[in-house]
Amino acid sequence: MRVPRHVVEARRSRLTELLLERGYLPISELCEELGVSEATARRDLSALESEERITRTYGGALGEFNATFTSFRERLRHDTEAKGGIARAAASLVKPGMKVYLDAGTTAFAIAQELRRHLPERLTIITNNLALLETLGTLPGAKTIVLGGQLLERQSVLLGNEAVKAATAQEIDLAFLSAQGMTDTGLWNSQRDIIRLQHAVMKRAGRSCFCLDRSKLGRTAPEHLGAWTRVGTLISDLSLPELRQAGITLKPGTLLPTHP
Amino acid sequence: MRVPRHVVEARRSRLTELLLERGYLPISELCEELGVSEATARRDLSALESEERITRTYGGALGEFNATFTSFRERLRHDTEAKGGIARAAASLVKPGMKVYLDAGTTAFAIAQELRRHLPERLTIITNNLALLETLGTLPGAKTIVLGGQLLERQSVLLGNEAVKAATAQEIDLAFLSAQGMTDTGLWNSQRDIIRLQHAVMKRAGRSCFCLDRSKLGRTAPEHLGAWTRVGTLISDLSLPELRQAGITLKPGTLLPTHP
DNA sequence: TCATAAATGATTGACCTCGATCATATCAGA
DNA sequence: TCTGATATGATCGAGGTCAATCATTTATGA
Repeated sequence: MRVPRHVVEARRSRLTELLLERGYLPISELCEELGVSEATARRDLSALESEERITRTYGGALGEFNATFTSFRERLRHDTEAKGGIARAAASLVKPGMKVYLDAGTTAFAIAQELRRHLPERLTIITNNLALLETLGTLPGAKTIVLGGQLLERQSVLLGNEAVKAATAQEIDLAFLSAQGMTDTGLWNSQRDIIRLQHAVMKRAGRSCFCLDRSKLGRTAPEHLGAWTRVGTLISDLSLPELRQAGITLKPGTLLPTHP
Repeated sequence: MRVPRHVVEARRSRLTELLLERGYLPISELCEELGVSEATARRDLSALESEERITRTYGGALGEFNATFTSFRERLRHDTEAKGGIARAAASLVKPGMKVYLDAGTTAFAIAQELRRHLPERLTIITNNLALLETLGTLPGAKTIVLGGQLLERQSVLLGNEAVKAATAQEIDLAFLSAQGMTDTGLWNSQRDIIRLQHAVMKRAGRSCFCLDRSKLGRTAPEHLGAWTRVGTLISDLSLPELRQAGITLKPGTLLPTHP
């Protein structure tokens, strides 16, 4: 029996809401909850999946409450080799008792995962990156401080005046920062608010490590983050000759190569 | 071929890590990733499930990346009737353009879900409750501000000096607060840090609404939150006579009954 | 009003998942 | 060293899931 269009839409919204609330539901429960046959439930799932509003699994479906966060995982999975090497190098700098800042971006995610594997004692982690919290929330013996701020839609980062103000009140031993591009004139990032926060963090940090893989070489972005003189340490899978070829000359000891 | 115990343990840790990273994995990918047969993968899954470290689904498994957050959903699902009524009453107070504070607790979660359904324009939502972000992050046209602070293990709340300081810098029209218990002497909550933050919020808020369902009546908690004179509005499924019977007398207009 | 398009539920067959069972290999403890 | 316990992979049957198809009903729009 055909049913009006708006009813279909309403049921599908309800389905996504349900999945958003419950995380995962098997087909059988979906049918019961929506009061439709299995066939219709499947049809709804296909439709919503093709709109990328949910994720189907064999036997059920997942809500994209991940949508905010999994995009991260997705991106992370792309160039894991480089990111992993950078993360291992970064983690090797972290010593017991340190206060470490992790900023936005997938590299920070990789570093957090690496720290989860080899966790120094009495660590304090400061971040504005919500995607890390799932990873960091369960670290035993570590303290996690989140800088406040405004939640960016579609991102999982907190930014704005609140974040900058909160950052200036922190003590940081070691800051891991990232950028969207690097050229001979320095580093580039996409948003002014991100850069403002990064500047505030750099001012408070004993050591600022920028983590950029080779895909960033030669690229620019709308906003200039700073000249190379402001970079204390660069962690990258690039070599000094490669950097020099791009017109980038670093002070000796600035480049930290990635770990295997 | 039998394999040493520590190898089994290592593989199972890796499995939980994988699920934590990827959210969901079907059996087939797990086998490939771990290099074991389907049978062994299933055995690992059963073992991990009985330890409650993962959630199995038909055809795969979910990491407890929910662990931090789903416990919320779990708790929320318990007394939804009362919570839903409270949430609807609370949401009815929210008008376009308001700055609304939501604090920790499952009631705030219910309110956020209600706001998602009926979203006033140009809303600003201020919270220290991370469990809400999945819900609030995708609200179109709303602005979400997160108070910074220290991440509480096993909780999804930010607390501490940072949070209090951030709260005193906010303007709030309407604050929805909760408590663990209510008696004739006032409201009670579990932790001093939570209460400190609530006091800071109440000081900045034009109107403070406490949301407590009937299960809280007569219960106390380690810390005293405040006397009834500090309560601007009480949203509850309790009636005035029921409250009076427990020795609680409210100024007229203080009690807002739940909505059906 | 009528014809068309669309939504639904039932059915079917192919494929998949799951747990149980069994033989085998190897770890762990006596 | 020897023996029992245990991890593993293969196999199998029961039952579940899925997409496709079909008949039926009803919204939609001309």
